[in-house]
Amino acid sequence: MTLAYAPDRQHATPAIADVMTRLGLKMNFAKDEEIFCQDEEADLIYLVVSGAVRTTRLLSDGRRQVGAFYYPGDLVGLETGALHRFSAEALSDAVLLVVKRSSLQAFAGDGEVDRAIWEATRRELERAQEHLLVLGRKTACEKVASFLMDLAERDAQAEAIALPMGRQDMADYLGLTIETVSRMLTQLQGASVVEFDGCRRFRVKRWDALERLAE
Amino acid sequence: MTLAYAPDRQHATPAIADVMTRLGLKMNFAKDEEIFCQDEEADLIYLVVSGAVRTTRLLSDGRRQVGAFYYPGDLVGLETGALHRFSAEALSDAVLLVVKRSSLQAFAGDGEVDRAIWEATRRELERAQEHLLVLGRKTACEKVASFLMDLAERDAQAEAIALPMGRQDMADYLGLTIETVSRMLTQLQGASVVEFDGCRRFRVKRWDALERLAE
DNA sequence: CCGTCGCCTTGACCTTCCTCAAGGCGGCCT
DNA sequence: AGGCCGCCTTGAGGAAGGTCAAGGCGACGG
Repeated sequence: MTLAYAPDRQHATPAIADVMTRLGLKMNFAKDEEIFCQDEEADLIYLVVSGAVRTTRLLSDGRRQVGAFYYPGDLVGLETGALHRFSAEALSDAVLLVVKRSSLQAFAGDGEVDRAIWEATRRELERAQEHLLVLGRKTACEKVASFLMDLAERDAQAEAIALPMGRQDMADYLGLTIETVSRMLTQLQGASVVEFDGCRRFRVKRWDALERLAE
Repeated sequence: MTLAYAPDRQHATPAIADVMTRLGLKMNFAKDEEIFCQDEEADLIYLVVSGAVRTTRLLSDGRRQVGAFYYPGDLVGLETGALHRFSAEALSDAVLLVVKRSSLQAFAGDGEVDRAIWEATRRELERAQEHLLVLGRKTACEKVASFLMDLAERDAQAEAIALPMGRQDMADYLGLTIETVSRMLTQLQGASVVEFDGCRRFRVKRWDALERLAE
């Protein structure tokens, strides 16, 4: 997977990527391995190099909310004050660069690093707010459609788009059950809006229809 | 209403409040008057002096999501890059102090103002993430209970707590309908968890039960 | 003091989504 | 290659919450 710079996304700016490459410790995580934990002290920042990451939050009875998914080039671990409010786990085997916040602070004089972190946090907030609208006011079908749209826009020119997460992760991201997600995917396929090739890979057949369904 | 400083809330730090008082323009808004608009350029920051504010986002067919409520001492207008992603309206007649972002930037050398804005944005993110969990994974009853809890914690020592918003605003904040909100309030009252004195004022009767219901 | 208007509550019914259960499909290991 | 296991899909039935409709209550103005 390439690490192309897409300024309108969560991507770290080159400044951060550069500093993290120099200062960062490269770490490997296995599928479903925990990267950091809810209520743990939050003094590390992570840059996804390969693989993908999800952040999750648990209710006492086991209900789970996925906060976001992160892909190569994304910064993880910003979503926080002193303590992490979410856990983070690897969606698949993943490589991350890890840096202490304080090390990055040492570059504070270099305003560019500061500004880059600020920008990333701001985008994180915007993403969360978009997510609020989806969770609060969209139907199951619209939720799934807008999820597929987001993924498809992420690499728009790609022929086939990979789903790096399983149905349970999608469901917990969208506030649905896996059965409902599955049914909606079947429905979207039946309407020839998307086409699946196996359960982890799809193509958008009718972009306009998908856009309309996503509201 | 007082403007007491509560550091664990959205409150502007004294530094910001001070600067805004010196530089800010005092503006009055009538109930339901628009403060800023979705997709409008976002170059102003607002400090609530009195009254209350809601931020909202509309879907094309009129469905509405309320992003957050803001009270005296809160900063509004941070939730954004170049353009506002939410509109903001006065919940009731309100007084706000308004400052240009660029004017605040002029105080950037004064790191304290910077840091205060950063802190406020960080808290805004945390609040949005808490909201995600509520919208995605809680039942109607839990949503309403946690909403009342939040309000009650905001002025914990108060005998009776005022609801500054109507049922429609609560519903659009929680991803419910007004009817469901109303039924859940009736239910919580029936269980002697809270007690309403009119529809805009309540007291918590059994704090532990409320906490448990809010999950 | 009475009437009107807006907001809130309540009830009956219906839709959407969840729950529970069974079966299919594909990947992986032996 | 065969079998096992995890994940996904599909179906039937049920529950939570939405919709539609009627009525109550309080604020405000005449």
